[in-house]
Amino acid sequence: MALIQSKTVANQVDEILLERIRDGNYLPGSRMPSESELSDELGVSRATVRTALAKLAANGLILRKQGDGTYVNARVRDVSAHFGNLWDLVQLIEGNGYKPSIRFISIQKRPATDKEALALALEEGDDLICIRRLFFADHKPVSLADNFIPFSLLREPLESINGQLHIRDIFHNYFHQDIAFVITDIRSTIIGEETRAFLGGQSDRAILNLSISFYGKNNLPLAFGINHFDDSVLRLSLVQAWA
Amino acid sequence: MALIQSKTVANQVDEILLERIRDGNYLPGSRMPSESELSDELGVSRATVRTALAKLAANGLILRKQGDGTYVNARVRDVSAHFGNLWDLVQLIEGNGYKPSIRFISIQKRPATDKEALALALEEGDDLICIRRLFFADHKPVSLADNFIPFSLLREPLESINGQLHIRDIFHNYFHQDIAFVITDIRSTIIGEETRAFLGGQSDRAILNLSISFYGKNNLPLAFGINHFDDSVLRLSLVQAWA
DNA sequence: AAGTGGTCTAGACCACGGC
DNA sequence: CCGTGGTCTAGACCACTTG
Repeated sequence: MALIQSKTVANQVDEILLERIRDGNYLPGSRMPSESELSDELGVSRATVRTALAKLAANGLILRKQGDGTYVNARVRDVSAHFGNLWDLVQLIEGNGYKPSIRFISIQKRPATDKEALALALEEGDDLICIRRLFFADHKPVSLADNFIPFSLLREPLESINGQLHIRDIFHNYFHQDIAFVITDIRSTIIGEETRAFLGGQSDRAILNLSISFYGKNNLPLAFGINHFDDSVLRLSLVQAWA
Repeated sequence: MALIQSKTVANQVDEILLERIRDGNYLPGSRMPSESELSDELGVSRATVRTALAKLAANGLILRKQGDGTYVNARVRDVSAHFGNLWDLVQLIEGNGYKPSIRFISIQKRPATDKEALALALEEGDDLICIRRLFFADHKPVSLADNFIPFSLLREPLESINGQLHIRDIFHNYFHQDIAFVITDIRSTIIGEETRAFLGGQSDRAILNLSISFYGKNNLPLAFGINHFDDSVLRLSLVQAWA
């Protein structure tokens, strides 16, 4: 098969199908080729085709009907996020149809408060790296993101950190750690004065508050993040297949 | 193997493993038996074991390490929801450690407004069924849930509807339809007077607002729901494995 | 009846981690 | 090195929908 070497075969199949959907080779609402046909055409086993299709179905991009066929979901155009990229603000902003950009506000080292020490399994007073960034959608500020990481985990010079990167890549590049899972708390709050200084707008309005704990494979907390999220500009919209 | 007949083999394996984790047969943080061992013990193929394990891993209940083993995630105790049951308020309330109950407020038939007609692909003025329910956590009101369903889809007497059921079951039992996928919008709002009459509390506080569109296999909208959600009582907390 | 997706099996090879 | 999970294959049977 004509697949460039990269990732797994199933992921490559997934990308091919995604491309065909985006390019309109498979039109919204229409029936896609059957699993056997795809299996033959791409020269992979039916099981591999199925794992790729399963991923698309889980994200709501296709609908599968036993005894009938697989259909492209026509309704997913106006959805900004899928379960799984809830924390990828750049993708979220793009999904809403805006041009994303990031302003690096500050990075500093300071001792952890007792609350922070507890959340990150540190001793009170251990050093913390605090990264503050502001996300823009078409030059309009939409999210203030703070991330707190134990200083002891840092493996590269503090100054070398590139504030434009995704947290995943920041961790990979400068901390030599990979994130295994996250726990996200979604809350609704009245915007605070500090946040309003960055996001602007009325003083008594409600904003979304995403508190995210990042954990490594060893089950230890790697970082803690808070996203103050202006949902008057950005829609947090999720698709998911029904269990 | 000693499996009662129900669902698929993979789901049965999934339930067995879940039970062993909950019962403490597999302790938090400890290593579980390998895939081959489980495969031998339960008398199913390794592939089947893997699909069950994949589900647990996706929900963050276990951590898988290539070349090492599978570990029970010790940190998932205090998580109230998983991706996939975000709309199951009863489960959410239980996950927060409260006893859930539902008060049926009202059910009525009325013509759809233009906005509602658009969302549900109806003609303006077509009849709508409006179901209003109030969810309690230990007798404390935590969520006001409105659901709007086209009257034309109803297949059973309006009066026979059991307001204690999950939306999934209401659809299955009284509308003879199954939900294929949902699109959820998460918003933050100041509590309205009407909602506050049910949920109580201060007048200027922020609450979560989950707008949910339900779609069928045919890609047509089946229903629209709005959950006004008091996040001062109930934590909306999600685990997910990192992609 | 034919074709679809849904499930399951048995076996293979690989990449990785710990010993 | 060995055992682990990660990936893939080929083939089978089933449940379902459609003509």
